[in-house]
Amino acid sequence: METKQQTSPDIFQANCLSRQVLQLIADQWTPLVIYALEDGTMRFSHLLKRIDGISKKMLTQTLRAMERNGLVQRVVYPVVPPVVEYSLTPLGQTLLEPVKVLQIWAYDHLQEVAHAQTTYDQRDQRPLQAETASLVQQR
Amino acid sequence: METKQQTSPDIFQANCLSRQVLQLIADQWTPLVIYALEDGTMRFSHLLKRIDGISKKMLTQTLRAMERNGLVQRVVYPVVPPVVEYSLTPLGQTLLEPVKVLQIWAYDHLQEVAHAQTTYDQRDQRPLQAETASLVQQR
DNA sequence: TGGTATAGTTACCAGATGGAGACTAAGCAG
DNA sequence: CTGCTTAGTCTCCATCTGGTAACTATACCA
Repeated sequence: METKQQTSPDIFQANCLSRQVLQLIADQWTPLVIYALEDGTMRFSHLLKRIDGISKKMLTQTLRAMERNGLVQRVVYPVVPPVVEYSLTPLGQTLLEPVKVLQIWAYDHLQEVAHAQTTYDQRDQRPLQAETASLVQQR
Repeated sequence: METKQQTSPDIFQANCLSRQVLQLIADQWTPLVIYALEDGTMRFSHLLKRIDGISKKMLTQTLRAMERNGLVQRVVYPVVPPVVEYSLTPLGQTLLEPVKVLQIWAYDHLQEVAHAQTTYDQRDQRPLQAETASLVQQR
C-alpha cells in the first residue's frame, strides 16, 4: 500500500485516508463491540449474546475487520470445541474514549431527538418558509 | 462528561433508545455534514461540492434525516431558482465536539491502522495460535 | 426561442447487504 | 452410537442501498 503522506488531510476529499479510517468505525456494530470489550477479553459466543440483535455472520465480519485494522486481538486456542478470545489492542483502547463520548451524547439527548422526530412527523408537509424573502434572483 | 450513567439504558439491547440514537449518527455521511456545517449555514449545492463523493440523492436523504432528528435547520427561500440554507441547530452543535474527537482520532492513527492492515494482509493465512494450549474441554 | 440556474423528486436497476439454516471438527457424556 | 459443545464457513435468497438519468418550476439573459 502506497503510504501517500497527506500533509493537509482534507476529510472532505473522498480519497483522504482520514476519511477512510473514519468510515471504518462509523458503522452499526463496531462501536458496540469496542464498548463490549471495554472490560477485557471476551469469547465469540459471549459477544454474540451480549450484543443483542447481531447475527453470527455480522459479528464475525465486524471482528475480522477490526482485527485487520488493528483494533482487536484474536487469540485462538486449538482445542475442540474451539475457544477464541477477543480483546482490544492498545490502539483499540484509544478508541474507547471517543466511542464513549458518542454513547453518552446519545443517552443525554434521547428526548431531544425523539421530540424533534415527532414534531417533524406531525408538521409533515407544512412549509416553514423564511419571512425574509428579500433574496432575489442570483447572478 | 464525567457523569457516565450507562446503568439503566443498556446500549446492548436492540430496542434501547440510546442505541437507536447512536445509529442515527454512525453512518457514512452524517459526521461529514456536521463537520461541514461547523462554520455556519450552507446551501445545498455548496454542501454537494464540499463533500466529495456524495451524490445528490444521498445528500438529500442525509439532510432530511438530520432535520427530522433535530440536528439541522432547513430554511427555504421561495425564489426561483430555489435557495435552501442548512445550518446546525443548537442540538446539532452539541454533536460537533464528539464528531471532531472521532476525526482527530482518525487523523492521529492513520499510520497505525494502515500498518495493521498491511501486516494483516501479508500474514494472510498464518495461524498465530496461542502457545498456552493448556485449555481443554469445556464442561 | 431556447438555454441556464437550484433543489430537489421519481423511476429504474445493478450490486451490495445480511439473515436463515446446514455443515464441520474432536472429544466426551450417556 | 448418538448427541452436544464452539466458532466459524458456506450457500441460498430476499431485501436494501445507492447511483444515474430524466423531469419540474420560474425568471432572466442572449
